[in-house]
Parts: sequence; C-alpha cells; structure tokens
Amino acid sequence: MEIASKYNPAQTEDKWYAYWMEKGFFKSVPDDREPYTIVIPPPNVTGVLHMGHMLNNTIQDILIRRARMLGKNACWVPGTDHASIATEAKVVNKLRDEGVDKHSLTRDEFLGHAWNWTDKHGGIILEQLKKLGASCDWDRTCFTMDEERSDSVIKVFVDLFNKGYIYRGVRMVNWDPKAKTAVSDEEVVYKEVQSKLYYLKYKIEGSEDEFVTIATTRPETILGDTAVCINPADERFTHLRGKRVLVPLLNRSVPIIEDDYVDMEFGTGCLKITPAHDINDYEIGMRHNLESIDILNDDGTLSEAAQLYVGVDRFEVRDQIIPALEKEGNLLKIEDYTNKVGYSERTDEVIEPKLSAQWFLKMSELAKPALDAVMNDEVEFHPKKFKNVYRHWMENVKDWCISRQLWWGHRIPVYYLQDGTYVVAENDEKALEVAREKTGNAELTMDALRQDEDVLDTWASSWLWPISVFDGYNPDNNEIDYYYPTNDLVTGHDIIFFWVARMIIAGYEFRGTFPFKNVYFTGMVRDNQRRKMSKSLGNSPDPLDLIAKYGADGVRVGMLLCSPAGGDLLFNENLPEQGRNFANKIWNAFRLVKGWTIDETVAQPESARQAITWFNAKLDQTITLMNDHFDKYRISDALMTVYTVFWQEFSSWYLEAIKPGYQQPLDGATYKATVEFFDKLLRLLHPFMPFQTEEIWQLLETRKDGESIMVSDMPVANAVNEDILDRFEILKDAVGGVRNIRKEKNLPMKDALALSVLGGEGGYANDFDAVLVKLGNLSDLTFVNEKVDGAVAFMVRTHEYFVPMEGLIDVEEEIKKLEKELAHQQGFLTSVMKKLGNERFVSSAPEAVVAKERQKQADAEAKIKTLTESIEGLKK
RNA sequence: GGGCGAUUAGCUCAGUUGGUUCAGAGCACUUGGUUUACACCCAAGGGGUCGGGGGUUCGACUCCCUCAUCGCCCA
Repeated sequence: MEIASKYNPAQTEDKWYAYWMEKGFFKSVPDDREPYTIVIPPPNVTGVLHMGHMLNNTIQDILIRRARMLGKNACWVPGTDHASIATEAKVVNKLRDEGVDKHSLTRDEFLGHAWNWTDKHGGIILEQLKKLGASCDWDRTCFTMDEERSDSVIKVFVDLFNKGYIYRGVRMVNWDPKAKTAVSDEEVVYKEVQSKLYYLKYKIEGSEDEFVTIATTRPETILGDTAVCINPADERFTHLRGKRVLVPLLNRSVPIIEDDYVDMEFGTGCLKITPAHDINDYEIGMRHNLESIDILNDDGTLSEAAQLYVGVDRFEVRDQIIPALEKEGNLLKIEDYTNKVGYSERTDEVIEPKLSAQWFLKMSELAKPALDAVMNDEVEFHPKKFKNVYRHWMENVKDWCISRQLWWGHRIPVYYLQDGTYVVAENDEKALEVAREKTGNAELTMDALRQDEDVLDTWASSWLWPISVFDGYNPDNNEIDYYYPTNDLVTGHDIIFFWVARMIIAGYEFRGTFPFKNVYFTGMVRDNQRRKMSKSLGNSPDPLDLIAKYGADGVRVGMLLCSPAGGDLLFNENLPEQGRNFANKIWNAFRLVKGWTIDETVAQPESARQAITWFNAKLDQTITLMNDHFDKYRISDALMTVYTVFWQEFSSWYLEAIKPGYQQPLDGATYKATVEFFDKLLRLLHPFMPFQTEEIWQLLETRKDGESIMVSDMPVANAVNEDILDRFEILKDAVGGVRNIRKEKNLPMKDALALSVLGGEGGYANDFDAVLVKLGNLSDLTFVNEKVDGAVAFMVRTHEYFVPMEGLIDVEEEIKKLEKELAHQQGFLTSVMKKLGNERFVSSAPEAVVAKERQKQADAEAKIKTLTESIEGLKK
C-alpha cells in the first residue's frame, strides 16, 4: 500500500462527515441509555463563524463525542437566534441601499423583507460548523423565531405577567432621532469631538444679584432642568443649602440639592440636573424625587414641554439659545472643550438619552433560587472564580428591560384598549376574549384592540433555550423529561449575565430545576496584542481559511492547546500549525505501522515483548489521567496528555523499541499488540481530532459498512502498574546516558557498544534490558559487582553504568565531571541533613514526609560513596 | 466611583486540599543530525531569587497583610 508522506485533511474531512450523517450517528432519540445533552449557544442566524465560535463549538463537540463513546445517548441540539437588533439593522441598511425607508413600509411588509433576508443568510453558520466536524443532531435544528420557540416566548410572557412579574415602567434609553428607535448600548459609538463648554448663571431665587454658575455642553437642555446640584462636602456652596434657583429664560424655580455624585473639581462644581435627558441626572432625580421634563420629540425637535423653541431641532436650538442667554445676562463664558459624544452606529446621528416607556421583568424574587443553585454548586461553574462574579450580579440584580422598539422579533402580547388600559394574552382571539370579559362588553371587536408595537429582547427567547428546544412548554411533549436538565453548557464568560444567569433563572422558574449541571466558560479569543478579534479591526482570520490551510483537526487541536477555561486565548497561527504537525505525526506513525511486512512465523523478540508490557501500563496511566482531567473540565490538559503520550511515549519510545530491522518483517504478536495500542490511542484522540482518527481507524483494519470510531467504545483503564512505569523511566535514562557518551566521544550510532551495569540501592531490575540493548545499540550487556576500570561511567539513580573505552578516556575530564556531580550531591545532602537536624521538623512534620527525607539522605549518601570511589579509581 | 481577578522561563499558561530532585508543560530559542514513518522530523541543551516588601509555619509558588502594575465587569 502506498501511503502519502503527508496527511491531507482535504481528502478525508468531507467524506467522513457525509458518512456520519448518512449513518445517522449524530441523531438522538430517547431510549434506555443515560442521556447526555448539550444545547448550543445559538449564534446569530445571519452571522458567520468567527474564532470564538470555533473555540466554543470545538469544546462542545469534544464533550459530546466523548459522551457518545462512553455509551451515553448523546444529544447536541443546534440552532440560531434571531438577533433582533443586529438583524433588523442589516435589513434596514439593505432596504436603504435599495432606496426604501423602513418607515414607508408596513410592519408586515418589513417582516417579509426580514424573513427573506433570514432565509437567504440563515444557517450559513450552521453549515460552517459542519466543516469543523460538529456532531450536532441536525434534525433538531431550532430557531428562536420558529413556531415552537415563538410560542414558548409568548406563553412565558403571559405566564410571568399573570404571576405579577412583568410591569410597565419608564427608563432612560439611547434614542436615535433619525431612526426614531431606541438602540442598545452596544450600538452606540462614542467619538471624541471638539465642542464648547458653556458657563451659565442661574439666579438665586429671592435675591437681586446672586447667581450660581453651572457648566454644560448642552445648553438647550436647560429647558428641562428641574434642579441644580452641589456636593454636600463642598464648602464653597454651603450658603446655598435649601435655597432655590431660577432656570434662565423660563424663570422656573427649581431646588438646589446635594449629592455625592457631583465632582467638585469639574466645571464650577455646580451641576444642572435634567432627569429626562441624562442618565446620571435621571438617577439623581430618582434619589431626590425630582420631576422629569421631557423636552424632546421623537425626531429630535423640542416638544411643547420645553415651552420655548417648540418644533425646532435641538442643534438649531443650541445655536439660538446662546445669544438669548447672553442677552439676558446668563452667559458667563464659553470654553473650548473636548468630550465624547455617542453616535448611532447605524445612522451616525447623535444619540439622545431619552425617557421612554418599557416593559420590565422583576428579577429579585426570580433570581433567588438561581443564585443559591450556583453558590451551593448544584450548577457548577468551571472555572469556579466566576461564582463570585455571578453572586455579585445576582445579589444586586436589576429589573430586566425586555422591550425593544423594533419589529424583528416576538411582538409583545399586550393589547391596548381605547381607554389606555390593556390586556395580555397569547393571541388575538384570546386577547379579545379577555378584553370582552374585562370591559363587560361582549360586542367588542379586534378593531378596538391595538397590540403593542414593540418586540421582546432577543434574550427573552434565548433564556428559555434549554427548555424550548425540547418543546418544553408544550404539555403534550415528554421528550423534555428525558433530555432536561442538560449536562453541560459551553459559552463565553462575557454573557454570564445576559444569558447564563437568566437561563438558570428560567430553569428553576419553569422546570423547577437547573437547566444544565455544568457551565464551562471559555476565554475570549484575542490576537497576540491582546485585542479582541473583530471584523472591524481586521485581526481575525477566517476560520474556514484556517481549516483549509491546516485541516479541521489541526485547527481544533490548535484552539485547544492554549485555552484553559476562562482565560484569554491569544490566537496565533502557529497554534493550528502545531495541530497540523501533530496530525502529520499521527499519520506517519500509522504509515510506519502499515508499512511493515508481517510474518506470523517469526518469533516475538524479547525487546518487543518488554515494550508491550510497558506500553500497556502507560496506556492505563494515560486513560486514568485523561479521565481525571475531563472530570475536572481541564480539556486542554486532557488533550496535552494524549498529545505527549502519542508523540513521546508511543512514537519515540514504543515504536522505536519494536521497530524491526531494515527490510525485516515484524512478528504477528507484536503487530497485533501494536494495532491494538494504535486503536486505543485513536479512540482517545477521536473527540479532539474526529476526521483523521476516523480515516486511520478505517484503514488500520478491515471495517464493515456502518462501523465507525465515533460510535466505538472509549478505552477503559486498568489499575496503573506504577512499578513498570518507574522501571521504564530508568531504562530511558540509561539509553540517554549511552546516547550522551556517543555524542561526547563522537561514536556513530551504528557502532555497537558494550555496557556493564553495577546495580545500586534496592538492586537492579532487568525488566527492560532487551529494550536497552536495542535502543542503545549494545553489543553486550553485562552485570558486574564492582566498578569497571578504563570505562566511561554514568549513573541513573544509584545504578552505575560503564562503557569500556580503553584509550578514549580523558581522565581529567571524567574526574571533573564526577567532581561536579559530587559537589551537587553534597550540597543536596547538606540541605536534607539541615532539615533532619531540625528537631521541630522531625517532631511536627508528618511521618511520611520525614521518611521521604531519610530516603533522600540514604540515596544521596549512596551516590556520594559511589562518586568518591569512582574519582579515587580514576586518580590511581 | 463600586466590585472581581491576575502577576511563575522570551511567549502562552499548569502547579489539584503547605511537604519527594518542586520550580514544570507546550511553543520559541541554541547545538548536533542525509538513522530507509515523519525536516510538519530526530537527539541533546540553555533559561525563572514564582511582581516588591512584611507576616504565619519546622517548612510558603501555595495561607494572611501591604504596596506596585495590569485586566475585566458594573456604574
């Protein structure tokens, strides 16, 4: 069989993914087995795969593939969310490019465009996940706006409303006067601009010529002022306490209040308060029970409430009001000033903070069981440090503003009657029913009802995800009982509040228990300057390009190698490169094994038998270690364990130990054992590198149609034989010793050497002598009872090894070497003796620790004795 | 302004209840290598007073205090 010297992922990945799909290996239906469930953190339906998704979904796939191989009924539910704000923005932009203004469309017309957009771009990201190897049950693909998920959202709204958790309130939003909508904090871009700081004088009420001066960048907002604020610690203004001032131009009397918020250093130390148009002022207003005067219309012109300049745009007003103030004697001075102003990401319009009626969900009561669950580890966070962050947020949880002034999303099921009161119901019919009951008017028609224009926050559907993907709000469905609670959630720590906390809340509220047992928080993927990867910075590689270049397995390994839970991952292309190199290493090990001619009549060499004994123990240890790492969610450690074992132990030690001579056949028994080892290693590697392990596994032995490594059993560990492992480490050091001598003396590998061993403390075990002979290329291995003269010597622990080398020995050099080692041992012994000489150590340290120190002492003394004798021998 | 976390090799990070030669791994680096699986490789090697200071202890990378620097979240 001709096998290429380099592994080519492109030739195998699509083939095996198609095979897995065709055989239905990803599919899960409830049965008698223990379920293992993961729900995907739904990406934006019209988004594309980025590096964060790669990391996140690689980890989920590792967990789900491992669970499947452990015999569990593994179910990974994929899906997307509708990303209300982002998607609507994209559709609005697209329409604008086509010359269509959103506001010229009806709601239904707009939604038609939005669905077209979703259908066109939706699910691209899911196709990309397939390239990564994600073994999701694609038949279960969900979308937050599909029928079942939408029903869930609406049912939950009605339910929470009826339980009294939902209320209508007023809140400060980022208002875009051009788009006439609120935008989220994430959509406001702050830019540094050159503006002016205006110093305005407010007359003290009841005085003739006494003023206070405030500084503002937005003089037009004085029309909405309802107070002036000073810092209570500011002695300059103590005389103003309890007094009132008159707002310029309007002569409205407002109080002087005191609040710590005021920065005494800034401006004049005196702050005008406009609760309706500044978030900080709003909060001060709340604290001091101030009136809020909203002076802006939705389009950014001044409203009737402003009294002056009604109907004029706010920036126009700014230009006009300054001369007016100057004329009235209220303008003290104008300074140049640089400040940051928020602009709408979409329209580039200056954002106006504005009070607006919104729907809120009361959180404190709902949050309680969710807080307890995490604190007592009913839901476990990995890493644990996020428990603190979670607790802090949950203990100070604020009510959740769940409405958005958008059309793309779940329309709020609130129906207003003509008198301004409202009813809440799942649909039009039920709303009408409730409304008739409420009004006592059986003749009421839908015309009399007007549904709220706003939609719900996208998170108001995502927080139900672990329940809604199993149609858990449908009373006739029992799948949820099988799959819920799910096992693990894998997500970025940046959405711990937005999403994780709320899912836990929903879990307890609607299912009476947690939505997932474990949460694995991934780090953020950053570039090597620690900048977040983003499109705008252009510092993010295209994941699919990486896969094309390094193979999906290589990229997966690369993502994992440097990604401890919760820490940042500094991405760098040498990571997937390392993954690719590892894949190539595995490939070449396979090539070596497959390249041998097998001869069943050849007897098994002793060296091979010994190596097999050792590697059996090594595998037991490897599996045990990996299980422990997985139990603790140290996934990159689990990978590193098998990575090292495959590369160092299997390839560099085991395969070299059993390798037959050039063009010699391998005996059947060794081949069989080797294939078994390879098979087990592939299984251990499969969750990390699904494609390549499948490819090799299929080639390693003849397989039947329908067989696959992905549905094979994960290897199980036997008790680890530490003695065998330890003795093999001695062998490695001995081989190393021989190699060093070759190097120092310039002896080529092909010249065989003789080696003598003088067993030390506890005797010398010869379990692996045949391997030593082979890997050291020894002509002879003998055991002696005394030092060998005229030989180069080295030690492994207390054993001495001698390579006879008459004439080639530089005695001075040897003595130097030995004396250096002797000095080191003596220093070490001194430190040990210092400890043992300390009575308090001997009496208070545990016995085992003291015993270890005594062992160290004995070993060191033995070595010193040996070294001293050797030096004396050489000096003779 | 409030809170949380971090600081260990050139880089990214482990260090699992304070105790073996415990100061580690991977990468990078240096040296050597045309060994017939692999240069996407093999074999060796250098490198850190564990951020500074103080304390507890027989013993501190590990626990406590303090300072410095950095990051994150909330406001």
